Amino acid sequence: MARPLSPKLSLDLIAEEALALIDSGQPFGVNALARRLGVTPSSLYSHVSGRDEIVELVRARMIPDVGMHPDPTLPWDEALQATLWAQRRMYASHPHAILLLVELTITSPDVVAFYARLADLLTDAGFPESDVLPIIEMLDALAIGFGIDQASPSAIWQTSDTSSRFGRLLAAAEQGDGRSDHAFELALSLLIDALRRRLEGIH
Amino acid sequence: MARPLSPKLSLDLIAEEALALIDSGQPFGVNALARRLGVTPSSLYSHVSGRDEIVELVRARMIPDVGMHPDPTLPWDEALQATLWAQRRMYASHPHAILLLVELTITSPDVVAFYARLADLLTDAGFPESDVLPIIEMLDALAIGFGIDQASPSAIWQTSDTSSRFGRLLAAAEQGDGRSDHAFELALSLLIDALRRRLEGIH
DNA sequence: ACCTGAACACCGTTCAAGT
DNA sequence: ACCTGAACACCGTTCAAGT
Repeated sequence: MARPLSPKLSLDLIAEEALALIDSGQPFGVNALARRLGVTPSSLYSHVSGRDEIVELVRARMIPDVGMHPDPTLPWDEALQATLWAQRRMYASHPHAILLLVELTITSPDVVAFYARLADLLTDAGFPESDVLPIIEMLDALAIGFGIDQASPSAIWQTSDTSSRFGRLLAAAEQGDGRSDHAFELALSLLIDALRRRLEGIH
Repeated sequence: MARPLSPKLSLDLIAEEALALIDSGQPFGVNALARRLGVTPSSLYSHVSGRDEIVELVRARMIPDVGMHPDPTLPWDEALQATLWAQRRMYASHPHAILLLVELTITSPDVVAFYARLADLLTDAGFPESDVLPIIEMLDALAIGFGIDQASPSAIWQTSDTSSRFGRLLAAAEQGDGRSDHAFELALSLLIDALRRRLEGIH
């Protein structure tokens, strides 16, 4: 029972099951993945160079979700807003993926293509070349920061202190997705507003 | 040679050496830390409940750095800017710490106190109560996002494509700290500007 | 080409034993 | 109270062997 007549594994299968494992909330690992695939851990190394490549496969599989790519027919600010919300929905669907993705350099062409479209959007909107990359990095930082916020245990801050202003704020605050969504909405409207003003200042 | 006359370990020593290990760039772990301390891994469990508590000790040790706490004598926008830059400098000094910190709930009273001061700053500035926590979360997301940006390998995006606009932007971009600092500066000025405008709109 | 099974050098944690 | 050393159930990866 060494080599089967038809392969038991494929890159697609590996990526799919890896994402399923991640979404299940159990810790991601080569061994756990192999177990799910009904295969020995070492079998995976016939298809993949190791753990990192599996994570890259997962990243590539997450991106093509609906609505990620900016719509070029929309005004830049609306297109930007829609894209960032789509990105947020993506991270929301796979909250446990983000910490895995964040420590690897992005190599998937699909993902690079996404950022390239974002760059085109900003350039076409009229932002100077020197602004484009910093803005993208800023948006990326925000998306990652909020993505992690969503992945974190529901309470970021844990305190029994209800006497201070902050303690009372925490006690009165929304919990879970609502809290995080609210903050994201505020951040997005503030930033796009600021970008709009910056663009007006230029022209 | 079981129990020594004077203890070989202490919480302070553990935290100090843990941070040193993290800053060295080597992967953080209980075993590696014990090796550095000249001690058996199991010895650590006489002082600490496990890996997570060690990470919390590190967090508490990182915060009291100079300039972190907002200065109440300054105008709110200047105090906010100074605090966020201080926070950024902190993450810059310990780039490898952030991914460890990010997955644990904050329990250290010192750290909670820092966020409490931030809440006071915003309330005193005149922001409505319902704004304060979302704004703090937004700032936190930004700090974390940029912190991770700094911890990442110098190139976030890796592409050989120099024909597209994005490819050329990447090729022409600053490298390393300068790139990240530039984006952070832009983000901060945009956000504080937007906050200032929001405050004016309220009063 | 593709899988298995044994092996390797690691993890984090527990626990009896020693002083 | 505080450390050691052995043990446990895990990691990710390599490699010879099998078809």
